Amino acid sequence: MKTALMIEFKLDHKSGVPLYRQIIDQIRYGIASGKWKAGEQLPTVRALAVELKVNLNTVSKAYKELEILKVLETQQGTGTFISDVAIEIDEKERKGKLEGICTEFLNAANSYGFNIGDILTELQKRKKTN
Amino acid sequence: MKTALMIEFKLDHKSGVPLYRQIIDQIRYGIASGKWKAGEQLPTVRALAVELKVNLNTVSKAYKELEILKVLETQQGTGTFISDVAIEIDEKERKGKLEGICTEFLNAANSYGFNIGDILTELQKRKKTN
DNA sequence: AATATTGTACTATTTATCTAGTACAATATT
DNA sequence: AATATTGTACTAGATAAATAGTACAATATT
Repeated sequence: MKTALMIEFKLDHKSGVPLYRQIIDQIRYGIASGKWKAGEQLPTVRALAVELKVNLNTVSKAYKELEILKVLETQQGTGTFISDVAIEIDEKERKGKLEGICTEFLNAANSYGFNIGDILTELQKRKKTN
Repeated sequence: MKTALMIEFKLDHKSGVPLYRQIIDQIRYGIASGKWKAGEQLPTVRALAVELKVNLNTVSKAYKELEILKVLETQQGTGTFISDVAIEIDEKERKGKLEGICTEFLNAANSYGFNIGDILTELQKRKKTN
């Protein structure tokens, strides 16, 4: 059995962002940034729950949502692992997700009176400064 | 007294999006699209509540949030009106809002493993097809 | 001044969300 | 086979959000 990854993030109980969502986002970011590799085992729900001082179901909820997203794979009695397809997500699904969040974003921006030109200008500014 | 605007939208009770927020978004969109002009009066909270079959406080809540955003102006006993500054929002505030929603969006996209280049590619595709 | 019309305030109820507690089921280890 | 370890299921409690009910206050109209 491979050793579980060390979790390096912390939870902000005052942010208003649900704890399980903070866990999800930070795992996703860890994968996206290349810090975590396919096949590596995550801490058990109990271990991470203790480390983060939350209920094991809170961790379990995060893991389950990530499993639905094909980011993690779980096996009862064995553990939870970074999915093989987590890094190179199926291109269709990835494209669909990108389209989805863009649509949602554009609708929100539209309700504030911003059009796609405004958005592009702002984002291109950021690309330069990154 | 000017006649109140006719409200042409409908609410979706099944969408999960709060009713007061649907009202807010559709008013914003009506202004952004130029359909509604500065100084025009909106329906009274009671009239719109009846039309949309919701409580008057639900409409009031939407109007109040839009007043905080300087989109609407209300006067007790008189009515609620499209603000003079609703159309040409103060450029600083507009810029700040744009930056804010872009930041929020990029953070969310980042947690899904998308970088700013992915986003720009997708959005530029949309600009062409619009 | 009286009345009607407008938005406001306060409370209550319903609904959804989030987290936790506890018992269970599946797999691995001994 | 027995035990430990892992994830799961179900329930409960607490909190927040959303909507509604009702009474009030300010302005306009007559």
